[in-house]
Amino acid sequence: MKISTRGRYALRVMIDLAEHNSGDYIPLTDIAGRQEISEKYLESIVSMLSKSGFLMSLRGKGGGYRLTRLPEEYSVREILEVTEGSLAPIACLEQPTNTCPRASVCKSLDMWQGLYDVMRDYLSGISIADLAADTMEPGNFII
Amino acid sequence: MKISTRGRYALRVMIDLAEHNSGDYIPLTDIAGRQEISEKYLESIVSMLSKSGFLMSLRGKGGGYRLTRLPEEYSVREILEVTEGSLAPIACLEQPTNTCPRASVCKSLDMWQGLYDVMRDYLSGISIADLAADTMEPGNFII
DNA sequence: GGTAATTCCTACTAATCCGGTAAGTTTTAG
DNA sequence: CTAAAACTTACCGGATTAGTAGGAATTACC
Repeated sequence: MKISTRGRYALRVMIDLAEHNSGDYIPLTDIAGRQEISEKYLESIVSMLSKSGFLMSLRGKGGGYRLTRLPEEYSVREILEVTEGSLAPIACLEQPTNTCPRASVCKSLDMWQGLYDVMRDYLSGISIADLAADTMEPGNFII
Repeated sequence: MKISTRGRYALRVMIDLAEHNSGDYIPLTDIAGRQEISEKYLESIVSMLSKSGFLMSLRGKGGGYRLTRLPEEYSVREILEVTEGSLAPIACLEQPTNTCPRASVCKSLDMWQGLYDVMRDYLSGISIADLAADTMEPGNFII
């Protein structure tokens, strides 16, 4: 029940790009250097963000990545959903992909749905701009 | 970011024992049969619950397992914490076990702490008795 | 005291995912 | 033409998951 490095690094990339949101393309070398993360590994993560339309990329010299929206228009939830896959705590909630044969007799399903809702509501309410601002106290985000 | 079968099966065992809470010891064969889960695999899960003091066990003929408290006195949170390990979404929150060197500069730490709090609060408010009752609608649990 | 039922303990295994690394191809600016 | 950058594919060691297998210890009952 842990968020992996993929999701955490993706947030760091998005925060980094929000802090260097000049309109220029930022090469991955710069991001990897600042964040002290392997550039090669970041490639695969940034690729997901790019394919999902969260980033624009430009190849070749002078190329790199930049945000496609304003930092306040990205929720933490959507970044994590793209990199981690669904945030559903159990696969049964990922309909219609997974249909559990026990669903009709399962006594825990509603509890899991409630947990899922609570998590998504919380993460939907926080933006990349909020994280980049870094003026937060614990609990500030609770809606 | 998924709850594994360990945690889910543990809840089913606890619900099953709550529904057969006569004071007798219930053999694992009965539970495994009703729940249609491999008895051998359940052994390792029930062992955790027993070692944590959530269940009493009796070996030998006529033996089995039974609850040590009333069903309403077990929160879903504590059952999951014992079987899944900490529910913290990132290891950095498991202090003092893990101390991240980036903690002082991390822009996401407070956000993760907030997610952790939201999850724990929600799961603390639901008991095994609630699950066994099974009279719930989605959202009933939200505190 | 023997037997059957039961928990308890240790070891093994196949499959999957995580966190990368390596090597090369394609595109672009200057 | 060259250098810098994104993109693509393949590989790999370690950890975890979801079990299986086999046996040892304990207890009730006849």
